[in-house]
Amino acid sequence: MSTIVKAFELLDLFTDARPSLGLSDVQRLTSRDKATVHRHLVALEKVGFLQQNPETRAYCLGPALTRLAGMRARTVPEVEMVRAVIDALSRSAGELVHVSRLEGFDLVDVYHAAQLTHPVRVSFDAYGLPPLFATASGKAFLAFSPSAVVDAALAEPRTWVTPAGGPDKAALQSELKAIARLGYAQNRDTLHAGVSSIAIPLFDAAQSAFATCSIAYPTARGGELSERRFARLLMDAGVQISQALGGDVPSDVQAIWTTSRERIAS
Amino acid sequence: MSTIVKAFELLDLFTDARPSLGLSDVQRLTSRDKATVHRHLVALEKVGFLQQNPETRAYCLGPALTRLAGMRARTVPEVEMVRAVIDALSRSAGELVHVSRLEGFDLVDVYHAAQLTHPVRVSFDAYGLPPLFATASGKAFLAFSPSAVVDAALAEPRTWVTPAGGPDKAALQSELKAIARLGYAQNRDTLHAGVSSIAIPLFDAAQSAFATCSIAYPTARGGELSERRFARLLMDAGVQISQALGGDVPSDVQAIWTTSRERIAS
DNA sequence: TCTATTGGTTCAAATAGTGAACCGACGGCT
DNA sequence: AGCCGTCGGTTCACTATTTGAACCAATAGA
Repeated sequence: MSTIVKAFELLDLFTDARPSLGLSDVQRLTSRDKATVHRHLVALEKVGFLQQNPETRAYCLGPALTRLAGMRARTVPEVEMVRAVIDALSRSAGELVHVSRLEGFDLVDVYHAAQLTHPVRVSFDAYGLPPLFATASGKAFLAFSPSAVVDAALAEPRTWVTPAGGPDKAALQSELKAIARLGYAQNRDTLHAGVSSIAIPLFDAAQSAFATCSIAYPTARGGELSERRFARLLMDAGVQISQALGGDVPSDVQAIWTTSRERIAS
Repeated sequence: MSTIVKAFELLDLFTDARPSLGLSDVQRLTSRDKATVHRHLVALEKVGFLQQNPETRAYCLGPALTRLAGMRARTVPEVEMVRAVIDALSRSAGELVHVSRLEGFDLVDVYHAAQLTHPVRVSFDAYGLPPLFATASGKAFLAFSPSAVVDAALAEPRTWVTPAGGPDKAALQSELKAIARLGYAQNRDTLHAGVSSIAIPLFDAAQSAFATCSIAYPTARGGELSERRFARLLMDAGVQISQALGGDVPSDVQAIWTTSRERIAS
């Protein structure tokens, strides 16, 4: 194993639970030799990835991380940030995966990845944006937003007619509650006949929902099993994507996702 | 030199000017062997410090940086404490704001926040730390430190040549006196042409200066009015930040800041 | 005082890093 | 076609860096 990877593993030891670690702590956690650990720590401190408290001699994450993350936020386009994980997600699911972010009251495409494995695929039309309450992504977003946002979205003068007619406020409210409990939203033939999708919200640094990730698939290829799998894949990736975009998933949502995944797995 | 340092030096090549680099680019910039560079890049990608675009095969800064920086912001107590107030300060000023603390005779970055509101921004280079007498922060620190500290700092064998030449002890002494009267320090194109900054000292529990807070901005965007505003913003935040770091501003300094703010307001 | 921690250092032995040469692919030019 | 330069990436013998048992000095508790 390269020493780079070994050194990086040390950084991963610094978590919310234990933000600062002494030499012996790290030695125990890695079960590597103390001398090795020490040199790694010193090197990491030298490059600013760690910083040592001169009094306690304990190490914690260093300023270079803040600096480089800022550089990344400025220079790496959003698309690049999500591309890798979305591509992987699309490969696992074998279906179309989108990431969209909220602009005004629209969810606009940031990146999407499709697989060619199936002859029948859901194709993506970037135009004619439907209102938030008509898509799985929109509902996933609304379900994890403050009620003021939901009210504002419903007050939007956009007209849209789904096969089931316009939005029914009461029904929508209860659906959003259900989504918030479940951790993900689902649409089945709601917007276009034959097309279904499952979506989760993504969260920014302020832990507010600001974007969504969804898997779209032909309803015919859905079925209980596939849909549970898609939901699990999305909730697996949710934290990763949010973090790649510089955000953070609130712990209560993480808890919902964890229990939801377990329920699916069983 | 340890391979850890070598590898992490690669990360520093990714700047605003060139956010993504190919293997050959990195090879040229480092003048290391291509095989070495390649293995380093692959290792860094493996741990998420870089990510590679599968089409162009170019590398850019990776998601692990964002993740770890978030962890640092949450868990490193010092950072957590100043983060909120610095973010607000950066938003009000619309410029880069740093908090640095003294380590030995260097001011090292604790936290910094930049705004994206201006296309031209002062970007921050954490390495190649200049000596105390060359920066606004350093002068703010020295001006509020006992003369013994000033003498020790000047006795440091560090050489540094500003556009104006090396330090002139007599001139520096009188400048520090002026800063102590004014409450804040200012640099205009001293260290880098086109870059100015304004700084105040921060005080620890013993009411000694131990850190600094500064606003850096393109000189072109300075001007009498902006600079007065920046100084006022800093002096407004000075007590708050010192207290957030567990310190306390001496009452005489508080008095200086109060009168200085009033003079600016009028 | 004795013992068990802590962070940190030393040096021979072993492992991991190095780099010149090489590969296939791509793109521009004649 | 054919040639040339450059691209990203790989190979493998050589060697320098990393490794870890043993060792310090300092601190804390029994």
